[in-house]
Amino acid sequence: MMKEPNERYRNFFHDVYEVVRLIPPGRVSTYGAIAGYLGSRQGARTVGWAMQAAHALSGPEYVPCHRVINRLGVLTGKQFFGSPTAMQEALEAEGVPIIDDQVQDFAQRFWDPSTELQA
DNA sequence: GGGCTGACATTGA
DNA sequence: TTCAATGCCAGCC
Repeated sequence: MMKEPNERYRNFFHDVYEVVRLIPPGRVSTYGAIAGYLGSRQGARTVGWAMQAAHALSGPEYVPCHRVINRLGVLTGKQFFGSPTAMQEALEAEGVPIIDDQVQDFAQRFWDPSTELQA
């Protein structure tokens, strides 16, 4: 189609980065939470794709994609990091205990933008 | 230009 | 209750 880039779809991708960057250390969020915050509950899949793109970013554009996991608290995207344990160690370094690629006390560590940002 | 895939989630049967 | 199908947006073939 090559239609003119609507602000909407550009905003979605960009907003994902903004929200993920707002995730405080020691906390984790989910694809669905971010997608829902952006207005698309089932758009979680796109959020995961955004993470993949965010993985390539660095410096000021860096996005802590290791803090974004699925709603089950499982590090599904750990394989996309340099090492299969890089994501786990990154979270543990922030004080998030992980056992068997699973975040412990996930409900307690969960960071919901719709709630924390009160938006 | 059109269609398939993908770090998920929700809904329907 | 569990399994299967659908939806989302962007990138790649």
